[in-house]
Amino acid sequence: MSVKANVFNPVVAADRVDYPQLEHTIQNWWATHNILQQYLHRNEQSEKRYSFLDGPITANNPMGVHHAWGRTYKDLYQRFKTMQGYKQRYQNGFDCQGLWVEVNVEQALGLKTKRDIEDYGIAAFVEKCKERVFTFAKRQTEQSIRLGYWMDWDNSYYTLSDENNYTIWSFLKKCRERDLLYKGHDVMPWCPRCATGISNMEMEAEGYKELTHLSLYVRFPLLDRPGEYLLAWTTTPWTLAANVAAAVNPELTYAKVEQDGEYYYLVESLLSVLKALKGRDKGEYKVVETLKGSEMVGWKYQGPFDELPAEKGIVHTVIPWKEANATEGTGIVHIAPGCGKEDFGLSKELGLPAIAPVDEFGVYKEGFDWLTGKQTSEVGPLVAENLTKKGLLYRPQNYKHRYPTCWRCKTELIFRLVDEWFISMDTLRYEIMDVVRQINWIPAFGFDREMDWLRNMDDWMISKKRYWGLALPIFDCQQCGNFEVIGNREELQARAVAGWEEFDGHTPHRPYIDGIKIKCQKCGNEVSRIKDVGNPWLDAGIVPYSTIHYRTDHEYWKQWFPANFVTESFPGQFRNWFYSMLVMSTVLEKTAPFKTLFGYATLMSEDGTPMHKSKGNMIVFDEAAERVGSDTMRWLYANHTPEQNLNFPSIPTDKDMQKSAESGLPVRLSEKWMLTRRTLDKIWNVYWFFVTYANIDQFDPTQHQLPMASRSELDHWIISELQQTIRDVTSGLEQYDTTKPAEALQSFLEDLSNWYLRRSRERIWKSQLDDDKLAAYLTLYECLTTLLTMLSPFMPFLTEEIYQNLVRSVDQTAPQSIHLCDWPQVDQALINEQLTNETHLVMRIVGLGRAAREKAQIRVRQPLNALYVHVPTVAEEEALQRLSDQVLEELNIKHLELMSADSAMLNYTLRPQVKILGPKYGPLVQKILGHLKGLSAHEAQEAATQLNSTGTLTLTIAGQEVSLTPNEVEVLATARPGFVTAEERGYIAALETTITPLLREEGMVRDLIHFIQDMRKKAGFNIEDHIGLAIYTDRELAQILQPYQTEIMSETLALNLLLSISPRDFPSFEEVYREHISPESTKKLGNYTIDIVLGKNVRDGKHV
RNA sequence: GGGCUUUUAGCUCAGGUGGUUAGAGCGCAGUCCUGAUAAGACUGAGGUCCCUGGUUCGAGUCCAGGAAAGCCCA
Repeated sequence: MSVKANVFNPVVAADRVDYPQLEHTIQNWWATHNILQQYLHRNEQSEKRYSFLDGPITANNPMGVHHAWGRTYKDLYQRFKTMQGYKQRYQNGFDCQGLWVEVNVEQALGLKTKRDIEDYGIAAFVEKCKERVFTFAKRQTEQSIRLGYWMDWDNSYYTLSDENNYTIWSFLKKCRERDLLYKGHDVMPWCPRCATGISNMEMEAEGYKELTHLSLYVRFPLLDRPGEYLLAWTTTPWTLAANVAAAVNPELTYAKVEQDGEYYYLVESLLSVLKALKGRDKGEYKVVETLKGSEMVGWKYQGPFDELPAEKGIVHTVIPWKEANATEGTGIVHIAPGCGKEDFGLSKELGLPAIAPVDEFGVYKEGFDWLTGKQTSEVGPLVAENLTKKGLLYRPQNYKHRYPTCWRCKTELIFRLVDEWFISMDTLRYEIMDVVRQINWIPAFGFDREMDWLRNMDDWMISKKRYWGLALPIFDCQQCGNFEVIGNREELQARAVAGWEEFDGHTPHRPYIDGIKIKCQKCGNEVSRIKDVGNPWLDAGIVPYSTIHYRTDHEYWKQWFPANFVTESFPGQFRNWFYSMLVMSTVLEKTAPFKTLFGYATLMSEDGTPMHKSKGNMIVFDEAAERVGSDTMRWLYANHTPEQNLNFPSIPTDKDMQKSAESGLPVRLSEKWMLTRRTLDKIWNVYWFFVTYANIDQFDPTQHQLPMASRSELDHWIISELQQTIRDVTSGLEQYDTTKPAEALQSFLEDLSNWYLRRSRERIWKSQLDDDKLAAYLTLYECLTTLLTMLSPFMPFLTEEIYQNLVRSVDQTAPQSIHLCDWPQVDQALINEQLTNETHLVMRIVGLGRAAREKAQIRVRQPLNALYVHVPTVAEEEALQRLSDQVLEELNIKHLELMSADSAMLNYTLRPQVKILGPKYGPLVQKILGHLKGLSAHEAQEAATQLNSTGTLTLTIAGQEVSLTPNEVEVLATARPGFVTAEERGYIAALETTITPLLREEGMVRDLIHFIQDMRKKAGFNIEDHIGLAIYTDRELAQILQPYQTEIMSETLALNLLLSISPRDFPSFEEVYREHISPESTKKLGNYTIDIVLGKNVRDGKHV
């Protein structure tokens, strides 16, 4: 045999593939060949545009595996659209500004308070924030590239950019013009550590914690009723110093209760609290009177801290409040308008004074005597002590409840009266709702969630009393109360009367912008910018405008706006990114900023619990990529139902990695990962198979062509399946679904490897490269390469690796990378549904045949004479006859016989078609069903025969004559007992189980061949190696084997065969491997004893 | 308290417009096949489709009420 170069590079077996390693190799190859740049520009001249808008990733930490989930979708759809020829922008975004960055920088610098920051210097601090953002943007870019995420990385947008900030300015100016912007006094959730308000949007679920606080039952002495008290309850003792009123529900019934000679008022339905609180110091109680809450309204009482200067002149009254409930506490609610949201609302309604007791750090201000200078968080017990001294404490009680904490630093929030800036939602919310209706929400319930949020959204607080963020362009005149909004840099310059020189040359950030003063248009006073920075969701919300030059190149903007597609994890984003984009786009253009929104759920750890850095179950992206591989991870994501949480399987441990390094084998993955990895392995196996045999045959796909007409039915079938797969994958992806396409691809792969390849083995195994073998190679090649093309957006690395070997190595005119290929087009003409059905019929009958063999306990290697088959329709009989070869080969049976309708092997039963009978007979249908069910086996057989022969079955049901047609009642064949059969809904396979001596011999020969094949492998021969073979046995078996010598030799690639009954006969080859088979060994050949010897064959003095 | 989601096999999940034998994968048990070997095929066991009522000839599917879990908001 002459030694020719291989057509393809030889391929290692699937279990030797180190995917992460392979991914690195591909990555480098892409880099050296500039593939990404070619990809980004390949559709530059295209008329078709696809506008993807990336939700900016917070550039504050390295990426986790949860980011990889979203980025897989982002990459996949953009790749899909690229292959379809759409021009795109491929712009990635980084979210840069905001408190989260500040918090991390503070930690890094060891700063604890805002005062520390100011001492450190705002300019230096802001610089550090910028540095941090750029550091992590770089890191995240590297990580994304490792995922195979292809973006125009040099063109990423940063929300800290001047353009982004100034576009927000123009938005705010428009808000001002529409009178949507106002300075509000409101009670806000407030973080005393960060010294800033927390907007509603930021009160994340994670922010709520199960906490235990000291709650107090306090008695308020009634002024005109000596010895009588209101019994009020609070979970925030620190707010008692700001009490101005007590609220009762006017609708509810309250009770006056006598206890230890004193009288308490509380809601009747909560008298149980007295019982629960009855301790050593409290006696029995009894109700002396009941009254409506409304009757108590207007009563005056002595406040708990009337001695404090801040409380001076406050008249404490009982007020009505419908929301006062009787589910916990006492039904009497302590009201401190400076410390609670509802309280503040009531105070506005009823004209009550509001006392704001604490400063921005949660420390009591002047006027609170001994409390002044103390933290709200530390005063609980002190207040209790003080009240006890004054005789006002009824009882303390520890109370567990969900309490909000700061979403960044976890400090418990307080509620505090502040000045902040708001965008009014009064009318805007309805405009936004109209915009929401224009959007395609996937999943559909996203629409409901967004609408719900919009209905309930309070005015949007956009200011933050911090340092690193958008400089709100609001100039609030302290003299006349007028405020103005500056819409851009030029306007600022024009209006500036001071500070421009210091600012010029800097980005629009603090502190340089703080020095600018403008002249108030109303009163001429010099006005400074408010010190606040903007809510960071403004930064992200503007990107549908700022990233495509809304202000500077309106034509360009129009070409790319609105985005076709955005996607993010939806928990949270309905009130964050989605919301802020909707608000801003509604104000700016009254239109939707994107057409389709695709949301996915949350990534959890393997056991379904949330991943947290602190819990130690967080999986960093890089480790997952290096241990299981990016392609595998991506395939996991693509297969998962997006609206459901994804439990990310645990990755191999350090120990696993070490073991793998020691053994030199790829690391073993867990069961759960293997579920995903198996698909990649299977692709590899098919690839391996093709390359191995194509090399043996020197098959070069570019050198051959064969029209479909000259190919086999099997070829037609798999090509038809391929076309259907293209159709299904394409339409699935077009609807932003990855799961159905992934399933379709997988199922095609199953068909290809489990049936097509299996059935084609014989064709490829033949020695000569005839048309049939060519057809098999060409068909397999076409299927494999098309499958790879479709898989390339899912698993960009693996598909590239295979493409390079399979396509590029033989065709230098093909696109340089699989990612520069076109998306495959469906060829309708090649779809043959009939063939699909027929092939499935063959598979089904083969399955039944195997089942029958199993029942008979006859393994497939033992040939049998006949299989009797029954199928329900004539068309299927015809098809089966045509395709019988496939069935017989698979089952190792010599003849296939169809069982006719009157076969002695068959029985019949009736199967009513309810879907047809129901509409026709209505209520009678249940009676007909009952009747048919009630028939005995014999009666059923009779009825079936009648229906078969006459075409109708006439019954009398409830005195009514009913004629049923074969359409309405299907006659189903079943197997008669006594044959070895398997059946399934009218399909029956029966086995002739007689094993003649000849069949037994044939079975033994097949066993023998199988043993020799096994030995070849053990001896280390290559698939195409020829061997020498010697068999030593007794006379009887030798005689049996005699006629099969040629078959044995050709099946085992033996160049010669020594069949001998004498161990003294020596073979002409050099012995390599030997096995002894006897009734005692694990391998058995009947009762015979046999020695098999394999050797390297020597001919003409050289090894062949 | 309100909104959204989920509840189907041991586990993870499929089950257009209602149709009488509810599926898949994994796991389990057993068998087969194999030069794809961490693969593949077959068979089997395993279900009160969360509960209750209703609509209907017929409900896993539609309606109402309820329960549990998750998320969001008060």
